[in-house]
Amino acid sequence: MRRETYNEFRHLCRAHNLAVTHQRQRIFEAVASRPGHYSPEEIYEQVKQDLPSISLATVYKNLKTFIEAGMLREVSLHHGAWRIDANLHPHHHLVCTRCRSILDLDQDLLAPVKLRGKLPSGFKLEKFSIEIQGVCKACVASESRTHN
Amino acid sequence: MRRETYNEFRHLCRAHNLAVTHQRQRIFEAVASRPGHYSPEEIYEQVKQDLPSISLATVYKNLKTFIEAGMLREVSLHHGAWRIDANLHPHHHLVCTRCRSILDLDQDLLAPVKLRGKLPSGFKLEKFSIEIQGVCKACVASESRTHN
DNA sequence: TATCAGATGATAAAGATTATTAAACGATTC
DNA sequence: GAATCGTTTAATAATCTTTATCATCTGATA
Repeated sequence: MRRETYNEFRHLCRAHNLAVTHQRQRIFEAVASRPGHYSPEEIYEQVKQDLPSISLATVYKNLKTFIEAGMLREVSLHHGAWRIDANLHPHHHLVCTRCRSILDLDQDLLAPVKLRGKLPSGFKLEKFSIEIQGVCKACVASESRTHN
Repeated sequence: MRRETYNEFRHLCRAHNLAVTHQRQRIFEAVASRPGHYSPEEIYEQVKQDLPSISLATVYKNLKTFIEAGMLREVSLHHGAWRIDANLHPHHHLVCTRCRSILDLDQDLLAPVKLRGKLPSGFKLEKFSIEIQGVCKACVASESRTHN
């Protein structure tokens, strides 16, 4: 890990009350120092080259910890629940970032997406899918209840 | 199942060379006749009320069959692969509908989303997430190779 | 109604994620 | 630098989701 990255990591941990451990350093580095989006298994394999005794569970736990802290993010909110859509008409989805519930929303509610530049060559565009992320009514209510 | 829905279902099956079975009728009905987005488990529980001997594997298999045929869709392309995003700068994702690979794309490539109406009351908007769906270069190549 | 390809149900297997717990470690204090 | 305390880790089991296998059954067609 580069010196600056290392210090940055230490500060991030301090800011979120996380102990700075070798394992966490390597896990964070394995994700943040490379482009692309990796799975826990891939990250585990990468880190294991430096720390052969690390456990896959440690990778999972710390990825979750980092995500909670906002140091990393999930690519998509929909991992973990395969859900079926019977609505074949064009529509958008309203997704709760807390409970991950999904509501349909008519397509007309949003203006069409406009492309400003060129997509990578060779990519055959099929459609734009817009997801409206936020906190649903129920979660807003339960959170305000908790905090008062 | 309403008569028209039943006939519609038969025609859909014919069009895709699928045998019309009791199980398929009930599975399709369980998804298509209700609003909302269900998991295979939920659909299984629903269908079991009518067909107590149905197997969960049958539900899975037929949901996949229906999706392949285009009779149903997946809410999201990201189920089954938890992926980590270390890019905290605003960006979009380019997603291949075949191999499900993901590429980052700078935010500036798309004009900001414009809301035309009102969101459901109580929903606290956090952000719009745009996904650009299509076929990546590699998959375009492999498909044209297959079809020639 | 007899035939047969395809569909189903039961079950095992595989894969992904989470929970548990004793031992080890990092941070703080002295 | 050693002692202490709370957190983190590794190992493993448990859980949950999805897929594979295969013998049996059923829908479609003749």
